Amino acid sequence: MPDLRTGLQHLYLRDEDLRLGIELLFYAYRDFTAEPDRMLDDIGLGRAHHRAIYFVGRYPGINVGELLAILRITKQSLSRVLGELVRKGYISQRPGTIDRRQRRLELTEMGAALERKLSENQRRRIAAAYRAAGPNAVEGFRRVMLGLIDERDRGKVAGEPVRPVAAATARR
Amino acid sequence: MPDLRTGLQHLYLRDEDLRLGIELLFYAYRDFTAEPDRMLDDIGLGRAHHRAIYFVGRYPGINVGELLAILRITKQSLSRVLGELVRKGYISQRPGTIDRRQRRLELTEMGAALERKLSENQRRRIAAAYRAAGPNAVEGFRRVMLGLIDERDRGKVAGEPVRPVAAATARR
DNA sequence: CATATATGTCAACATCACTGACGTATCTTG
DNA sequence: CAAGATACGTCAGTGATGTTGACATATATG
Repeated sequence: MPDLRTGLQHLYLRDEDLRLGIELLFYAYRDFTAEPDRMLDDIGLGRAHHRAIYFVGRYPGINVGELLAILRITKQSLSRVLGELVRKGYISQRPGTIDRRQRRLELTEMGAALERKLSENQRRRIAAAYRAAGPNAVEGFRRVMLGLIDERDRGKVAGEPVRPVAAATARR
Repeated sequence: MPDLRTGLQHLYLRDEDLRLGIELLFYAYRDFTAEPDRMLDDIGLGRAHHRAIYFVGRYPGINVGELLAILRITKQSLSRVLGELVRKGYISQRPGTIDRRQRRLELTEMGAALERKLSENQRRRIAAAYRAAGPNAVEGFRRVMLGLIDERDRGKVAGEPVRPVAAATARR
């Protein structure tokens, strides 16, 4: 426990640390998304499409509700985005086998190609940052980032499947 | 397909690492902005206003061009946001003393209060993540995040002033 | 059968960004 | 000083992404 009396300097530095954290998140996210955004713009898509494509690629067979829970947007917003992606041939769908109300989503070949192209850019950026920072720093990065995420979603990032049942079902 | 088991596995893990990085950034940014967004919504402002208020608070006396360079949006977009903030009394402006074409921006008392309220939330989240991860992890977090940022802006985050002259002038 | 759930759709709207064109005040330089 | 560059503003139009609210349909479940 920090001694509150000790002081101003300690407190000041701490505030600086937090401010730095805020700015790191702003600048990193700004630069992390800038290049994919530009590529997407060239083919008439936006960041929202990227996110949908990414998570459909990540969880093949994911349904709309699960995707909504990840993206935290309204179904109306997602519906527009998914509709465009299906219409343009990036995403295919078929009814769930167990629950036929569900739309199970998958990337088409074209969708997978786009996903690779977009995330390759981001992977490269991350790889460069990881290499420059070293393995120790990477572990720290992970720990802090996980702590920033709402508790209920930490499992998702840490490798837990979106839908327990699907873990066994999904081809990989 | 696994010819060289070790090689493939290594490659697989590495890809996993990068994928994790992508997702950490998505989820962390999503959750980092959600609560301030809600507060802003209550007073009819949005995330863009938050960013402007934040950086005006960070660099009192900053001018429009410098703010544009940080935010990387068009002057038309920023103009709208700044105009609203000035009209609503969160930001004050006065011509630069050296170059009178410039608008030097500062937070009003009201603006500073709002800034504190919004960033307090984010500071708390960061503080919690830092505490949970430990000082070593924090250093790693910083190193990786810095590496994600475009090289030309790393200095800004690392404490370099936006405008060398202002460093001496700015109160604080 | 009744109800809940998964998803979709229509409509209206706000925010935040963009491009392009043009205007004005002020600084800088030949 | 005249001419051009710079800092900033504004008008107009557009698009992407999000929202709320209301209602529809198919399917699952008790």
